[in-house]
Amino acid sequence: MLKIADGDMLPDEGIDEEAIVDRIYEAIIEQRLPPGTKLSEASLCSAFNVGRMRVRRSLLLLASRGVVELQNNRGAYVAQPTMTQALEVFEARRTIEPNVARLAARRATETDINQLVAHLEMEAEARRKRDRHLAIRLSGQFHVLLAKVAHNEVMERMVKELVTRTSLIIGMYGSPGTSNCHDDEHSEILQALRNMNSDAAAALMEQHLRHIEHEVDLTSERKREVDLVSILSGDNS
Amino acid sequence: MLKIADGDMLPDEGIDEEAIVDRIYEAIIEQRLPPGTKLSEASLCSAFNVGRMRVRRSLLLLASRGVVELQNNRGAYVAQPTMTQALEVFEARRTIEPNVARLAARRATETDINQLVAHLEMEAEARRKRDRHLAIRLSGQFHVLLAKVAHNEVMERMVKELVTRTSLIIGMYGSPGTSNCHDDEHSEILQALRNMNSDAAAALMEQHLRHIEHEVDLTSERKREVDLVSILSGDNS
DNA sequence: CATGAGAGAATTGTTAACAATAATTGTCAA
DNA sequence: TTGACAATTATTGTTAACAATTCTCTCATG
Repeated sequence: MLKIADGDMLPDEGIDEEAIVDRIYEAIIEQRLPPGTKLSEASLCSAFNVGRMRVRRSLLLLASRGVVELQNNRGAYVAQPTMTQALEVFEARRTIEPNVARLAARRATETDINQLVAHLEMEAEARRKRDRHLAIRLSGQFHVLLAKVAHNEVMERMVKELVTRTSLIIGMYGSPGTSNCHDDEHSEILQALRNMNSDAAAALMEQHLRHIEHEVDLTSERKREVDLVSILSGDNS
Repeated sequence: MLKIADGDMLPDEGIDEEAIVDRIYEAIIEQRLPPGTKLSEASLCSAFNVGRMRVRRSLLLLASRGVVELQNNRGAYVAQPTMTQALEVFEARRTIEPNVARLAARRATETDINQLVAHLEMEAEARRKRDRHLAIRLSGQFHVLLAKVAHNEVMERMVKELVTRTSLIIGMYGSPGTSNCHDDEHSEILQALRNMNSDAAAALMEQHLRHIEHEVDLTSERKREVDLVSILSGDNS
């Protein structure tokens, strides 16, 4: 239970807490850890083969980034963004990421472009293979990759946090089928980078973010009700 | 030594780590903790009357925000931003804060305006009284206050981090006399808020940030050399 | 006089035990 | 059967001791 890390089951000890944070980030982005999931210390200890201290530090870091909520004496839970928080996250993304795209367009080297092309191919591949988890994760990582190309680690960290929180928002308010991104829009942005057209890159990014935003219905909390229903109907053993 | 908290020397126990983080933030903004200062666990424990755990958690939080650097087995030091990091911080501020100002102009209520007016008066007062520490802190807090008025806690946290790191940058690369902000530019921004002129607010903020940026000389690291000299000349007991 | 080795002190990292709080189960009475 | 209450269990929060590493000071040596 609580299988966060896939693969290597063996000599995983000695893992540092940044790696733990990243693994949990990924699991959340892939929506394998839905909002509200309890992250008990014991589970995480055995999942990562580390002591309680590491787990505790990791949870604190996750909480400081709004991805996990620490409740006093009650433990850590995957955050459940409120409507207000969701609006704030989207607003922050619209503020930051268009400029990230602009800077990326100005600074992308040949190598960067190739890397982005390879990434988009992986995205397409994942979608072809119907690997939804992977597709969602790669889709989110595209945005982080852009920040990397923009050569600004400060903003890269911010984008990483915002992308992760967006996954939580989609998990709560999105309809079941929605993926994080339209892939074709990623291609368009990449095309703008190729053309070194920074204004276009920024505009396309803003448009792209608005599309993501319009796929979630923040006005109603029906998602949470649906959860209740599914629990009640699916749990009768 | 390491007098971070002023005032209340007595029953300060029970302080939670967010308060510790804020106190250190303030001390850094006021430039009472210059870049490179060692923050030993023992000092902080006695400074705040808390156990080692709290201090450790606080330092981790500060490190995750780029304000403190944790060196393995060697302890925590107030961060010394490199030239590259400084450029990134400024770039992030130019990305985020103009839009923060724009949103603030749209959303400021009468109460908000009054609060900002009061804040500017405190700034002027501090400058009149030649209270440099207070003046610097209030000057930085103006930017955070704007984010609060914009009603976006996500961006507020980002601005807080960026303002603090800017203080470090000024401490390292600024000439001794430079304060963080020109006060009159704050007034101009406030005037734009009053007029509900969001475009003007954004433009003024961008201009303001460029001015701050131009007051530090990132091309040379002379500041660090000065530090070295002062250390060598002042330490011969 | 400078340099390096080494012992001791100080500081940080980790573990484990203990205390405090919350969740769960079981019991009893209405 | 249901609801409240008590005892047990599980989980989190805290403290203290221990281990490991780094720092500092001394002293011998080139």
